[in-house]
Amino acid sequence: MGLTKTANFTERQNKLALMLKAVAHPARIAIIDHLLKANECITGYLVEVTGLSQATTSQHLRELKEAGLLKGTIEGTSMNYCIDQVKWKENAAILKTFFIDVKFDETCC
Amino acid sequence: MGLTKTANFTERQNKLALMLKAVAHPARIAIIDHLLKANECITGYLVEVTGLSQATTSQHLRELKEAGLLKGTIEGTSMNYCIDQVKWKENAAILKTFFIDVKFDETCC
DNA sequence: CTTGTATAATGCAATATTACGATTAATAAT
DNA sequence: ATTATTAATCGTAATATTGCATTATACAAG
Repeated sequence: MGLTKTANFTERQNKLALMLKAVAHPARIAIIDHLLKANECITGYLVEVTGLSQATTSQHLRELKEAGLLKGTIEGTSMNYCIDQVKWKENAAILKTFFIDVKFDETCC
Repeated sequence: MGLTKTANFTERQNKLALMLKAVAHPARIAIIDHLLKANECITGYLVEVTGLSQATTSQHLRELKEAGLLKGTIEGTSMNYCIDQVKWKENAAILKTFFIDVKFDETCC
């Protein structure tokens, strides 16, 4: 099997899971960390940041882009990546509701 | 080869990735959603919440517990789960720094 | 035209994840 | 004692992920 039963869950739950999954890898967090500091960066330098091969780094970038977290624009012969600020803020708002704006009014087990 | 190179990354990056990975599944989000509403819940009912088998649900609960997100206490013949409020708030603080307290001072690509 | 650089695409091997049925272990009820 | 209930674990199968080598493509610069 190994096949997540998305039909059992709400669209919100499935989408949130996909977004979190895209972030949930140390190499991809390292890429995001760097882009948050540097604002933008080309693939070649991000290969150095991850310490992984060009091919592997490229795949991580693709995953982040597919999840809508990054944008990339062609710059001469290079690809220039940066955070997609609009989508980032949308995701931040969702995470804020889910994770931070929680008040526990009872103690428990 | 299917083996994440944790040595390439900081402890913070690795830990954050592990925590996010634990949350990044719709069944586990559904479990957390329910526990945030209901405060506490036994395994049997969480099986209904996920719509998955008892065995699969039990594994998801174990993963959340190992990641420190849930606590479980034996209650008669049942297992009573709830959010680990202390760890939850720690994680929320980390996520707040990473995701929400970000200000983009420049536009980009 | 050739060489070097950057990215993309494909294929492979190792490992991880998802899910289930069957089993086990422990307690509760008859 | 036996049976039912509850939850965890084991074994298995299907699928996904991670990472690299290799190849392909495009565009500089020399």
